[in-house]
Amino acid sequence: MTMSDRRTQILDAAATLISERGFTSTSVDDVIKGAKLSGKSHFYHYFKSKEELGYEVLNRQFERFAERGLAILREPMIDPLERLNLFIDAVVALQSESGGRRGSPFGNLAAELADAHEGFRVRIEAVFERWASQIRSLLWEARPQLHDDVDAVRLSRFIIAALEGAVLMTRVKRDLSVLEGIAADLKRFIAMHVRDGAAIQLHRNLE
Amino acid sequence: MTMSDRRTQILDAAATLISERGFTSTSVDDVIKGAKLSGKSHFYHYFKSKEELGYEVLNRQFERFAERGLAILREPMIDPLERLNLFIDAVVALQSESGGRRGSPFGNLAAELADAHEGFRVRIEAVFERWASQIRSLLWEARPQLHDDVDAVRLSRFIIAALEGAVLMTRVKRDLSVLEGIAADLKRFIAMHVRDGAAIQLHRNLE
DNA sequence: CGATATTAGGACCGTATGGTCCTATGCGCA
DNA sequence: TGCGCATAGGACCATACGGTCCTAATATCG
Repeated sequence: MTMSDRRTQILDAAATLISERGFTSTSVDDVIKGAKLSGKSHFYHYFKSKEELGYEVLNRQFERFAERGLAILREPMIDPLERLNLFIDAVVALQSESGGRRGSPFGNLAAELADAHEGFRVRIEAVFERWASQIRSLLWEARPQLHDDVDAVRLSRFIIAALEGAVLMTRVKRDLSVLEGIAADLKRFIAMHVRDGAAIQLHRNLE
Repeated sequence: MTMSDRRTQILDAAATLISERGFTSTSVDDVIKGAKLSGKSHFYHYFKSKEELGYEVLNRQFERFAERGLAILREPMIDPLERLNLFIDAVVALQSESGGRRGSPFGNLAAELADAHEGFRVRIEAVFERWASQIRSLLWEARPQLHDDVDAVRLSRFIIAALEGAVLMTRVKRDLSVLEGIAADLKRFIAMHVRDGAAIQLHRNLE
């Protein structure tokens, strides 16, 4: 097994544990058990500290999210606003994969560490910014279909906040339909920004 | 100093620490220092465990929120939809008191403990439910001004999710204007549910 | 006064934490 | 053959954790 295979194995185990119990409550020993390593030194052979492990897990979670979620926002053959709806569906789908239990990996870490750990805060901020910028690009692309006064920065933040809040509530209530309902409402909110006459069939789909 | 004074003192210190660093990262010794107690036994004279302390802190945070935030939803002399807007303003104001750093005490605990600690999860769920039910009552009261197809359960959840998500993002970005922008958008979303012709002056205020 | 409860303070315990160090075994590659 | 690296595994460390126990001083109140 190569160096990077082992690292991947450790990162996967850590990602699962962290998304289940949080970063603070996940011990290095837990990760070692999860990744079936022989001992502490084996772990520290691959990562110089638990903190660095956390950073890399965050990066991997974002890359996974970028591939399986954000990528939809860039599909060139689909109408931009339709893509936005598909993206929201994808967030719901990703959440339902874990039975609605595990939350957004970013929201979790954000709530846990934003105030307590500046290193994580900065990295999570960067994640949200990259996410927001993808939505802003899409809104720019959809500009002809949108009202003139649509503020892409604000709208992109609203979409992210609504989704993160929805994921949080879904975890607390252990009920995926919470997320589904909020996702549907969010689509209606976005449709509200569509210029009269544009994308009428889209609008009708949501009613 | 009476028994309950001391308890209050401890609860206040614990509330501050927990909202700053989370429950897991707040040790009993930290609370003892914060409340200027003489030692561990002094603390355990008032609370049987750290867990119980956490539960009581959560209760107090909710009561405080109920007094300073939710109470607005029940003001009898103000138009219900106006009250909803005032409530949203109040959430922004409460957040800005801590310089936008400390998040919603419920959202924090929810993200940290919902998956890991069933006792907290249930209590946080109850908090959200009480919050949602207040909004539902208000929406019921505002029924004549709203479209017939407004789903009060769904809309109340959306409002809470948007606010919780907004508070989370605000903490991560350390920028209160994030919350302000989302709050404004949320008001527009609510206004979207208002029946044509009703509450026109309200609608115009938001533009 | 004496009795009772609160306050104070420290010693202590078992367990877990992140992290270091050391030794020994395999295994591929020059 | 021998060098170097991945694997394995354990001992160990300082610190911190939640929690218990014990004793002594101080108030309160009959």
